[in-house]
Amino acid sequence: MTTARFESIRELTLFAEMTEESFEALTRGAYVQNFPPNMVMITEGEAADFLHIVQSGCVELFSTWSNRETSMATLYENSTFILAATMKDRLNLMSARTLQKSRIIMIPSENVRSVFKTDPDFALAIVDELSRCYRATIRNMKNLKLRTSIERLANYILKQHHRRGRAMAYQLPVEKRRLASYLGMTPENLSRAFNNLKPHGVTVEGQTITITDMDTLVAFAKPDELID
Amino acid sequence: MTTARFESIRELTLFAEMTEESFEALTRGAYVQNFPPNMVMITEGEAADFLHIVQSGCVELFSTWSNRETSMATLYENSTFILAATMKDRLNLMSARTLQKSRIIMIPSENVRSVFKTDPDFALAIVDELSRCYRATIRNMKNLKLRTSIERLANYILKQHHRRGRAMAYQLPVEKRRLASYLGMTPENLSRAFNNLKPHGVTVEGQTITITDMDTLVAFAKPDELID
DNA sequence: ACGACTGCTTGATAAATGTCAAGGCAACCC
DNA sequence: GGGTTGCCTTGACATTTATCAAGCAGTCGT
Repeated sequence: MTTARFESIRELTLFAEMTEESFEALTRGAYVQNFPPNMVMITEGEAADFLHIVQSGCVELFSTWSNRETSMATLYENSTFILAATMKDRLNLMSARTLQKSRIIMIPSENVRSVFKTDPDFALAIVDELSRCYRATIRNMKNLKLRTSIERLANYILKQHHRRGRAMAYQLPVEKRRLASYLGMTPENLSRAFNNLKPHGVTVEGQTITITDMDTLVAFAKPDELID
Repeated sequence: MTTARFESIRELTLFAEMTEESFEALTRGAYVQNFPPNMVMITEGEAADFLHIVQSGCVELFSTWSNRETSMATLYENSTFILAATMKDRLNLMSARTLQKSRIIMIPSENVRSVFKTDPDFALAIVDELSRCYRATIRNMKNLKLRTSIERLANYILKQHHRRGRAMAYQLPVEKRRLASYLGMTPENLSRAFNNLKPHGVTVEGQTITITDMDTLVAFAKPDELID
């Protein structure tokens, strides 16, 4: 008997290869929860009791220190989060809030750890996911340390362009102030950065980004497969 | 028959729990290599053919882009590196160079991946190490995005203080220019940051850091268990 | 429709950080 | 010893980024 509620995640790479038995053990005690927009689901410093998976909607990971806040990542459907803290049974280093109405699957961390020990295919999938997230963070860090804010924005625009099937015009997926925070700058600075990119082949109107001169933009952004 | 050359790493948490059989399979084809100081062992973009372990000495991970370079981490004995790229069989995202004469153990990535599948205890240890490194990088990123350069320096000084058994005076473990790069600033800026910290309870002379007023320093640095 | 609100933009200004050039100091080498 | 080298520091200055304040435009709710 399969828990139908979780069928939607069964085909994620994280769960695809595991046995039916393992999958059932994993989802025992798991549940699905609907959150309204702008709801803080996880606060940094709390124990990581559940592995979270975004089934639908959109989640932002962020961190705070001394009255400052920064956006660490934005997650869309089928993303997992809190995996490292779950595996090590440690405190969450980041908080999480919904950006839209979202449906989240929560799997008890205890289950993840115990199935990890018994199902080698699942273990492999976990390591894969963990490595992927780790490497993404390293890339992010290189981006931050090696580039100016305008260069980061230029490369962000290029990356989104690729994610949208190379569309020359598209909508920003997040509010500009969150994008600013993600890119490590203030909203004011992001506004000016967009202006600075005009001569490099980008125009903005509201949420719409239009790449007017791809060659110029690429020449300026210098995208790199080891960062982007 | 145990390969005596690798006995020194046998007790690392990464290998401590695995069976003798697994350990032998792992170290088959592995080797130890001595490097002189300032030797680039790994260049970003290359395939990750070996998991590396620092047996003695000191290694810096760094990255470059567009004629800029930044220090990502400094590793001392018993540290592993290139684990994520090893597990996923991907390209290295960072380069590595020795800072001192160093002895490095290199284990074929293929071995790591195959033993991972057969030895659950080793698998657990790998995930542990991976999570640890991942979380360290998240902390690093929070440090960079949430703090000014002077705050980062202040917290660095506190962290080193703890690592040295709470000594009120100690030697910096790396050259200042590398520290500057690690902290995300220029050497000139680091010099000024040290001067700025004087009224906050820190004096510097050459490589020697002295904490003259711990309370003031802590009040300024505001160390945080979710970052430091 | 109206006002209140929110998010974005702009300008003026300040603060943080980087760049360039020069000099100091210690280690090292002939 | 004297020169050379490498690293650090300092000062003057430029650039980048943040802050503060104001205003604008779209959205929402009544």
